[in-house]
Amino acid sequence: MEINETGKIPVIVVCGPTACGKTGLGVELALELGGEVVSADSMQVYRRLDIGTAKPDAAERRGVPHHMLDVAEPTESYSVARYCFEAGAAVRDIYSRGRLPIVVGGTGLYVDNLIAGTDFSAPQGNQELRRELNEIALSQGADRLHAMLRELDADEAERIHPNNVKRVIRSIELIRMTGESRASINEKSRRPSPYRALRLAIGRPRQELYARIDRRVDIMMEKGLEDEVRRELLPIRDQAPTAGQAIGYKEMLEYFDSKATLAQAVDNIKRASRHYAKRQLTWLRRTPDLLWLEPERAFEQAIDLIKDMKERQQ
RNA sequence: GGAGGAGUUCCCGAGCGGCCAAAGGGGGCAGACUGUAAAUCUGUUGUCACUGACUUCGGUGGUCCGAAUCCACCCUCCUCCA
Repeated sequence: MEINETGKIPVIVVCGPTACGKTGLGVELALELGGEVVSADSMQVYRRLDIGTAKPDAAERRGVPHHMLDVAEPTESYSVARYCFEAGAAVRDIYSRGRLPIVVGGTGLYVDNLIAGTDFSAPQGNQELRRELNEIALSQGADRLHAMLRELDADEAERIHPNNVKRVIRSIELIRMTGESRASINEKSRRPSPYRALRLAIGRPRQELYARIDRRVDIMMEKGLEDEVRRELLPIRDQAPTAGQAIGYKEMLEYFDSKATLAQAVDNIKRASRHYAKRQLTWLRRTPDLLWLEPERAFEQAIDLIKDMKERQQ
């Protein structure tokens, strides 16, 4: 795709809830348009966690280069900030080689901030402070912690429910590190987007989606999820802050801890995946300029929309 | 056959004369979301003409001003004794 007069990098985004068929569509589009896939998945970044994250294997990738898979060890704690930095570089690299970047993934937070070009250069939070604040929440209660946030930034406190300890902590952290209000931090992180994105999503009836989720979890078990978790996650579980909370992995750990039978663990994975899909849909519903595709004709519709976009631009 | 125990709203489960459309949890549905996001959190969940009315706590009948709660009989399930 050619450089356009706006100077923005064209990007195709394929999103949608888990198990809706994003991966397949992304690869097909890449093959058709000379593109490369940039994954936008907060768990597929981890090496060796393949089955449970439904990471596309070589056969599924069909020779299309994939970026942002296997870029972190399961023991690392990944973040939106790091994702935007690395994925942004990947997108620019793909574009500079004359190919089309196709962002494919279900982590709405990652996709949105990548596309928006959010600047995450403000200082990071530190683990020490985080622990400290957590301790306060534990010993003195969530309300006490929330009151601390209110003293620092009343507007921000208004936005976050007192029970949402994780987000209260992050906010306090950020405000303390920068000495600024949250609103001002957010304002500064906003930049004009370097991308011109066409955002596509695959829509499916809820029942159908849930059935696909169930089937996919069964397939994961057949592929050896139990073994993968035992081998890759069990030995490092205490040092895997983010990877350990992935669906499929935390439920299997309960099974290894004898807190659930294998059958219960599988059911729990299915249920957690349904909940996740629901949250993804909530997220997508409020996304502006999102174009929903019908699953049976997704490829054709996508190609038409991309053609339109090119024409409109000329 | 005898002696106990239990049947509650989609599920589990509390309630044991009025404050009960009925705690709590799960599930469902809806929502929030810029540095852990596959995370975290919130709301809602009998029906309707919805600040009120109506139907509901295995079934039927009864006691009472008033019953998911008490009584009788019946049905189903569980445990123990035969």
